[in-house]
Amino acid sequence: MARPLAHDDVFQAVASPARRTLLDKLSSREQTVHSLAESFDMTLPAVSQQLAILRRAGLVSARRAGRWRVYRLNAEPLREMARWLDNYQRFWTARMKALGEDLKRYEKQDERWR
Amino acid sequence: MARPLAHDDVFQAVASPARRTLLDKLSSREQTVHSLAESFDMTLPAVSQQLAILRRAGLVSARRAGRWRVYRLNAEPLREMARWLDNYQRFWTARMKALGEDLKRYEKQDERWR
DNA sequence: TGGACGTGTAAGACTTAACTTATGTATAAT
DNA sequence: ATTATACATAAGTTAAGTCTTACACGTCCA
Repeated sequence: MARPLAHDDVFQAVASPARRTLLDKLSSREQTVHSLAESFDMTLPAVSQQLAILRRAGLVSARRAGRWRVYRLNAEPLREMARWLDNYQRFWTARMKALGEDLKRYEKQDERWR
Repeated sequence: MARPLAHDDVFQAVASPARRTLLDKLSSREQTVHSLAESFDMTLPAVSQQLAILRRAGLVSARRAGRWRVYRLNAEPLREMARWLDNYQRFWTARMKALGEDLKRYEKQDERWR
């Protein structure tokens, strides 16, 4: 591998709404750059650049098909995100139960959460 | 609400390694800014600014305690991320099964995925 | 073989992000 | 009251990100 698989890149790649939309589109079927750019309010080079970022993050792969380039989703790197999120999943179940007590406690102390 | 809960902010807030570390630290216990800054190679104002971003994304809340400000994790907005990820989870199970066939097919056609 | 098509990439302008230093504000301590 | 502490915020600087335009390259077609 030329570059160590950069953990951060996945989070960062997915931080952009445009790139998330690209991934969403590719999740239904593999597509050419042209096809992806059509359904966007972006020029083709812009889309191509975003795809390059996704490619570096390992989230998509591309193959040549004639003069087209067909992009395909590779969801594997998202597992890392999912794993990270798993550590927090307990909170949005536990929190629900604790919420009532918290409210009572902090209202009494006149402390406000914001 | 002054601002509609910005969906994008959560993804973007979590894109920064520093902010993820802050969340990780807060997941064990609520802490003051000073306490958080100590375990970081960042100045206190820098930490404070990152916390402000997390606050805007709804990922942390703060209360005053004397002259301290105690920050607390609020994992709720991460549910949205988890939901988005759920749409992809099927790939890293399905993909495993399909991988063998894909390899055979594309090797035969001399198409390389990169 | 020349031209159109599909795409990648380079260069530049513009926007946004992230830090540092400096200043302001509220609370606590003396 | 004055000073110190804990933090937020403003201002300024530098780095990153994202677009557009222009151009290069490979592939198909006439």
